[in-house]
Amino acid sequence: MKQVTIYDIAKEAKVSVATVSRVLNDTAPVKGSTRAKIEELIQKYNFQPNAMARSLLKKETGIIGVIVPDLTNPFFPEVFAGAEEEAQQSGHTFLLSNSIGDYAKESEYLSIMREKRVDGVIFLGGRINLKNCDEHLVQELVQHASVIPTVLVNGGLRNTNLIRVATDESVGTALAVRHLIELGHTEIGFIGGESHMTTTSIKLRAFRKTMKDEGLEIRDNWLLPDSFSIDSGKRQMLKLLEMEERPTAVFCVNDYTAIGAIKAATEAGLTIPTDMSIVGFDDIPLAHHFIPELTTVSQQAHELGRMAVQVLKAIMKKEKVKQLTSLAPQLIVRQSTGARSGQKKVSSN
Amino acid sequence: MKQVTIYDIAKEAKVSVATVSRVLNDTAPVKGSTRAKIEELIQKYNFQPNAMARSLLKKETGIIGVIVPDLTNPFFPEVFAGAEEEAQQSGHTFLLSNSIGDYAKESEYLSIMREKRVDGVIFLGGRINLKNCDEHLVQELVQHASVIPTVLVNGGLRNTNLIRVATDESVGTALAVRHLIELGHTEIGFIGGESHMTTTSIKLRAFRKTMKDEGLEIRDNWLLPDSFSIDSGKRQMLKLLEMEERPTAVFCVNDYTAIGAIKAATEAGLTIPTDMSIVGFDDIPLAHHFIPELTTVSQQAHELGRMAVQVLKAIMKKEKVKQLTSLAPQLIVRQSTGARSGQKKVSSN
DNA sequence: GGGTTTCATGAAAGCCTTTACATTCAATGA
DNA sequence: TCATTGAATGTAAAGGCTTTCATGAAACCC
Repeated sequence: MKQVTIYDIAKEAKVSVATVSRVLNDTAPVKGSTRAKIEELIQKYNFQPNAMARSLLKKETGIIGVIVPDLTNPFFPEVFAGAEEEAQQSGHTFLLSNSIGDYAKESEYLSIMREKRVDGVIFLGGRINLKNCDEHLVQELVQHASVIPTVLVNGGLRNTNLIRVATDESVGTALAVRHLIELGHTEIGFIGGESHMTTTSIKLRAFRKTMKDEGLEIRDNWLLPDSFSIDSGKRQMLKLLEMEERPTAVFCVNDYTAIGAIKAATEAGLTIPTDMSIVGFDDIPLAHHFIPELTTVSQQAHELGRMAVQVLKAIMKKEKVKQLTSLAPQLIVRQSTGARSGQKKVSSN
Repeated sequence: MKQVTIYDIAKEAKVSVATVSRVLNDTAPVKGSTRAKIEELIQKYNFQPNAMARSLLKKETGIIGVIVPDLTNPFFPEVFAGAEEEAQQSGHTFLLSNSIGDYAKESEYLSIMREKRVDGVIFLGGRINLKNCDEHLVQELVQHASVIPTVLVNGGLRNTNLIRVATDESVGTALAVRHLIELGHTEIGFIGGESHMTTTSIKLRAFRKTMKDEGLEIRDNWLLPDSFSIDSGKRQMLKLLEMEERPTAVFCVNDYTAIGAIKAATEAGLTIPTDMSIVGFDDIPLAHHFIPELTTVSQQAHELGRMAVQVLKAIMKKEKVKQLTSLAPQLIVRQSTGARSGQKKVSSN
C-alpha cells in the first residue's frame, strides 16, 4: 500500500503542497475553510509526513543515539529512563545499541549513527579505557564528537576534552570505604570490574588512596578485579574464601558483583554482615530488596540520564557547556555492612 | 562544519556522483584508478553517505521500532538483547521507547515511528489489553500494522489477527501451579499483575483452570493482582499475611513480584520455603542469584527477542508467517518452593 | 480613491542519494 | 573492416518535504 504524500493531499484539496505543509507545521496563516479541508484529508488518509524527507531538508532527525555497554545490568535501564524523560520534552527519540563492551561494535554503531545523522550521541558506561585504550576507537570518537554533539556518561578519556557527565566515583568509593573503616574494619578487599575500564581504575585508585589516608594496609591479593557481572562477584568471593587470611569487609565495584559476592559467601556458610561486610555501588532498584538489603553508593542513575540529555541539548544549541558535569554520589547504609565482629560498632556521632 | 556530500567527493575526484555512488555501493564496475582515487577522498574527508537521503529513495530505513512497557524490569532488556542479536545480521538498528504502560505514550510512539518510517515495529510485553482495552489504541495499532510490519510479543488482542510471538503463558502457569500442588500445597494464592493486561488475565485464567482441574478450591481473597513491580509483590504479600487464613504457597505473575513477596514474608519472620512456597515467572538473571534462589518459569527471553525479529523480517520480506509463534516455557525448580510443611515431600517419580 | 499592509496561496528550488537510461570508447569476432 | 559487445562513466529524474520569493486579493489609512 503506497504511503500517501503531501502531494496527494494537496491534489485532493486542490491546493499546493506549500499550503499543506503550512497547516502541517502551522508555519503561516491558512484560511479556515482551506485548513479544515486539508485537516479532514489528513485524517481520512491517516497521513503522516515522511520524517526522512523533512530531516533531509532540516538537517535534524530528532534522534539521539545511545551506546550502552550492557542493558542487562539494571543500572543502565535506569539511566536510560532518566534520559528518556528529559528527551520527551523536546520530542527526541533514541536509537539504542548494546555494545557488550565490544570495541568493534562500538565502532560500528558509531558509524551507523553518523550515517543516520542522529542529532547527538550519548556514550554510556565507562567503557572507554583510560589506558591501554584502543587508539582507533578513541580517535574515531574524538573525530566523531567534532561532527556530532557527544556526551560521555561515566567514562573518561585521557588527553581529550570530550564533554562528560559523571558521578564522582572517587568520592563515592571513598564514602564506601570510610564507612567500612568506621565500622571497625581494617582488612578490606576489592572485588570486580574489568581493570582496563575507566570506572574500575577510578574506583581502584580511590580505594587505594582512602586506605592509605586512613593508614591501612592494602593487600594486593585482596584486589580482585574481574568483570561487572554477578558471576564475577561470586567467583572472586570464592577466591577470597579460599585464602588463609581473608578480609572482614569487601568493596564491590557495583551492585551486581556485590550480590554475587554475598551469594557466594552465604552459600559458603557465612552470614552477612555478621561474618563479613559487603558494600556495592550504583544502588540499583534491587539493592533495596535483596536479602540482606545492600549497603551501596547511589549514583542517581535517573538524574545522570537526565543530565546527559540536558547537556547534549545544550551542545546542540551551541550553548557553552562545562566540560565535566559532576554528580555527587551518596552512601546508602542498609543491611549488608555491619560492625567488625568481635568489636562493637563505632558510633557515628 | 558542513557535512561533505557525494557531490564534493565527485567534484574533487573529477567524476560524476553516479560513479561515487557506485564505489560506495559496489553496484557496478569502476576502473581501478578511479575507484582508488574516490576511496582515498572518502577516507580523507571521512565521508559517510547520508542515510536519510538514501532511505528516502529506497523506502527503507534499517530501523526497527521497539516499544517496551518497562525497561527497568530485567525481563525486557533480556528480550531486547536477543532481538539485537538477530537484528545485527541484517544491519538493523533499534529505535527504543519505554511506554511505562501509558497508553498515550504508546500511541505517541507509534506515531513517531510511522513518521520516521521504521521498517517494522515490535510491541513488547502484554500491555495490550484483552478487555477494557483502549479502543483507540487498538484501532490505531491494527491500522498501523496494516502499513508497517508489526509483531506483538507476549501480548494479544481479541478480534484482531496481529502477528504474535509469545511464550505459552497458560502452560507456564499450569506448570508452576502443578509444581506447588505436587509439593503438597492445596491452599495457593495469586499475586501481582495489572488485571487488565493480557499477561495477567492469561495467567489468572490458567491458574483458575489448573486449580479446578486438580479439584482445589480457589479463594477469591487470595487472588491479588496489583502491578508488576517488586513493591506490588511486597504489598500483596503483606495483605496475605494479615489474613486469618493464608495460603501455604503463592504463584506470582513475575519474578519481580515474587522477589517482593519473599522480601515481605522474610521481613515478617517467615522462612521461605519452609513456611511458604513462592514461585515466580520469567527467570530473570537474578532469579538464580536471589537468596533463596527463585523457583520460576523460564520464558527464554532471549529467544523471544530473536524470534520476534525473525518473524518481523519475514513479514518485511512478504513471506507468509504464522499468526502465532509460540515458545514453550519451562519450569525451573530452585529454592523458593518446598514441600508443604508438616507433610512430606511428594516424590516426583 | 490611490498607496500601503496584511493575508492567503502558488511556483519552484533545494536537501542528498540512487538508478534508469544514454553515451563513449576500446576490444572482439566474422 | 565494420558491426557488436562490454566496460566505464555521465545525465537527469525521482524521492517527499520545507521555504523563499512572488503574486493576487482584501483590508486599511488619510
